[in-house]
Amino acid sequence: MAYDPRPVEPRIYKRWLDAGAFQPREGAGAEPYVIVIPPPNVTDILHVGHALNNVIQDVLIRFERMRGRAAEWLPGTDHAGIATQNVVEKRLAKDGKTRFDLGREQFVEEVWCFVKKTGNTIIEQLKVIGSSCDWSRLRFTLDEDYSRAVREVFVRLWDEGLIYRGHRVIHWCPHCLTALSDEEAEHHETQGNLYHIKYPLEDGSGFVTVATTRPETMFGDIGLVFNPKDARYKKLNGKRAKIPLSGVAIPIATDDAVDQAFGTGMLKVTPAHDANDFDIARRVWPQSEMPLILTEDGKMESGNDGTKQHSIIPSFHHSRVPPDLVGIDRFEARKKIVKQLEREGLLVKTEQHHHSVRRCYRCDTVVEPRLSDQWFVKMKPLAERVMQGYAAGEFHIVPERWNATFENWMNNIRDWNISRQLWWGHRIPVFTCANGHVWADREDPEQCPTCGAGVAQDPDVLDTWFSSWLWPFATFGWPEETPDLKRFYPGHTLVTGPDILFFWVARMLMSGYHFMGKKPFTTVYLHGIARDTKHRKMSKSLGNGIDPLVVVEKFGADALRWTCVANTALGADLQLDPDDLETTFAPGRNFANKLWNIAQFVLGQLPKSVPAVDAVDRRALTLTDRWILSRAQAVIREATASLEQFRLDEAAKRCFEFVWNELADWYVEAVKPRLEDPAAKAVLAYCFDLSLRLLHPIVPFITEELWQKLPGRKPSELLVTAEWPAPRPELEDPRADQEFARVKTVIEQIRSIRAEYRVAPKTRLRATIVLRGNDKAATFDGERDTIVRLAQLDSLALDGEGGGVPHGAGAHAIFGDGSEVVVALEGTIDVQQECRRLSDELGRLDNQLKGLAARLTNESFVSRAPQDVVAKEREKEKAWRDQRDVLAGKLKSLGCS
RNA sequence: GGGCGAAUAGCUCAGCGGUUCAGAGCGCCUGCCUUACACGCAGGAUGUCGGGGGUUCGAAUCCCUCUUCGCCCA
Repeated sequence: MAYDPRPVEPRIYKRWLDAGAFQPREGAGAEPYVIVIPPPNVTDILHVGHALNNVIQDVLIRFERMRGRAAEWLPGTDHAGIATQNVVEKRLAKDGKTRFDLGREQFVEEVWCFVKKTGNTIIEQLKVIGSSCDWSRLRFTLDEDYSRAVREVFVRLWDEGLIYRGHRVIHWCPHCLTALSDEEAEHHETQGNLYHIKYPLEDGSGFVTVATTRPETMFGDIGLVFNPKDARYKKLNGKRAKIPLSGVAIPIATDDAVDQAFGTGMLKVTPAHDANDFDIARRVWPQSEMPLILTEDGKMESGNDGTKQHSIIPSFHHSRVPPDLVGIDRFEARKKIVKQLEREGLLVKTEQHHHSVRRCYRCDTVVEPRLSDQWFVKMKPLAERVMQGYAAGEFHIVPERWNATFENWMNNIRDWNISRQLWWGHRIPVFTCANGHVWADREDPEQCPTCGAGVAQDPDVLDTWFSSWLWPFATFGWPEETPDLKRFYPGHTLVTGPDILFFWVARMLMSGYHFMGKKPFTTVYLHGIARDTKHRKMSKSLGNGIDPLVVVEKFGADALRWTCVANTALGADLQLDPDDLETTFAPGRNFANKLWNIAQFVLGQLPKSVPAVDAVDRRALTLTDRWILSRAQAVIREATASLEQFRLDEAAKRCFEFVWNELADWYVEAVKPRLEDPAAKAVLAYCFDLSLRLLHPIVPFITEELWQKLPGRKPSELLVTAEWPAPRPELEDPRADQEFARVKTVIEQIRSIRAEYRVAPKTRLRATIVLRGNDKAATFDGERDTIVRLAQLDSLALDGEGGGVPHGAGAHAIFGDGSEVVVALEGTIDVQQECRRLSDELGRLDNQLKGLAARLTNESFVSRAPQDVVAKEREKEKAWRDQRDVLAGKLKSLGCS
């Protein structure tokens, strides 16, 4: 019967919840270990990226919980201003309504309604994959307490002069109708066109050609500039040119920033729709107006100069956009304009041009640079404090290769546009009165504190990241000095993808240092990104995602977790095939099944009570027992070390190897005839218990299920809170490791010979071991039964027994230092084949010896390589030579030539 | 244009100065329903470790360079 995770997993999860196992241990002895979850959006549904992120966190938190720490994994969700508002607007659109039909108040109520109904979807899904979050401390960024923290932070920054009103070109999403920060406007490489356009000179003396990728912005041009060093245009300086199609005359001037090599070297300056041009305009024509020629939703129309947001009536004094283009979408307009230019003979040429276009990270719309007034945070002082802590090693990033990216961003920090022209979010607590007083307020004021006049609040809301950057302390009650805050700040490990290193991680560091005076966490663990077989990021829009819940249904949460952990080396991307779930997730399922079956066997053998392994008389232990106990110590050491270094894949693979290749393939097979031996039972129980403990963080469900069935379990005991195994140095046994390795080799060699000579599986053979080198008869004598059984022998003779080296036909295998196993194969053996086999082996040895000899006769190797390396090579040479001699003798005695 | 990273078995990836270290999983080949497991057992095959140059007694492993790909930032 194969293991079926479906009935097991929900039952086990409920048991953990009922036991309160995910809440941090109380008591003075328990040192806290804190992870705060990267809060998913309230609109999110679980995808593989979330699964990967949360499984890693869960492995770490379960590991530290078992190590006795007061493990606090704080969960929660993020209100996700743009995303959530978009979702609700889409729902309204189905009824043919817009948010403006409802009005702000009613719309926000509608969003709340939606969030209350569906906002915890992802939280419930996190439970399905086994996340052991402290659900009693679930937070939401729009919670009342949390909102107070956001407001407190805003007011403090305001008071410190770190928030200011900026009049500049920002990234504007014409679909979401809001400003975006630099980080939210993502670069996308695009194949576009570079249009070379003739601007007629006003004096009729000719034309000047300008190259642009965005011809539709030309109506917003306020001038043309060229580099003062550019001889080609010298005589044009001070002249005026006319904007094609509109005929508006604009000046020509020079500016150092112009790249002579780009396009024609003559640059059109559109200050309201290009950040670069804005800077040039301020230098060259500081008094000039900066006309906007696009509406907020990206249509051609002259508006104001950007100082007023959300203007209902454009207040611009004259229209720069020709009437036939007014109201047309910017990309349509581009096509139309190009056609018109062509018709008028003003289009010189169109070149293909590869460049980077910014798109909205929420809706993928091409972002429009747009002059407007927004609230900004001065980032430099915040970043500097972080970099002090960074230089002092107070926190670090793993893997280290992200350091350079992090440093680069922090050292070239740009101010943060925190206003969003949305309705869903934390309303900006800036107030103005009729007399022009402006202030930030912790409370909603009735009247102006300065003059008593009526007040109005800024209509905009804050960037969602302006609330999530407070996550490591606002979730614990800041600005109140709560017991939680004292206990759980600073936290320890922050686990997330590199895609939000700037959005979130860097800013949490800033807020942590600034408001708490301390780093928010010690380690930033940046894991990879889930990609498909074409290396594309998995996403809903590409339709290449894998639904983790489908995986759970088909393979089990443990299998999903196994794939997430075992397939992603530190910081490496996780590549999954959405078209072949079997290949992707079967290994985890198969491993769970293996565990299950080992348990069927082990549990079937063990009585109700099994002695502890340290209560067993050491003299009662066989070589195999001592070997597996020693291997067990190794796996404890290695798996623990790997987890401590965040090498989760190594830990997983090492445990896999122990369970499958050491415990199941060898120990369980070897111990079968000894199942009545109490020592064997003790060893078996110890090793299996230990395997379940070590694997629990990675595959928690099946390990808990099986652990419950182990003898001696009290009903209240849970693996989730059980102790992490500690190595027992007294069980380390290097000699047993070596000797059992010898026994294994004998068995493997005999099996190999059987396969080569196609001996039927049922046929039992006789074999003899001839001892040479360092091998001791006792090694094999003690495990004679094991060898006989696992190699399907009839009998095994040791050196000297039955008259020494056997005569007659047989197959031979020679070991490292010359010992030999001979398998009697009268009637089956083909001398020719045996000769071939042995001389192949001899050839291989000779080659290796040749290499060794070359090294050892190399004067510079002997003199310059470390002595122990040289000594080791010498020993090796001796052993191989012995082996070679035996082989050669064997070939001779067989009459091979 | 600047920075980072990746190129290793048919596929997905480990390994990142010492030679039984050329590995794992999947796939493939050959036997097996050996009373825990065919989601399994046993035995196999497979790679000039992207190209070129250099450092070193010794290089998948360090340095340079080229090619291809990916990401981040201008």
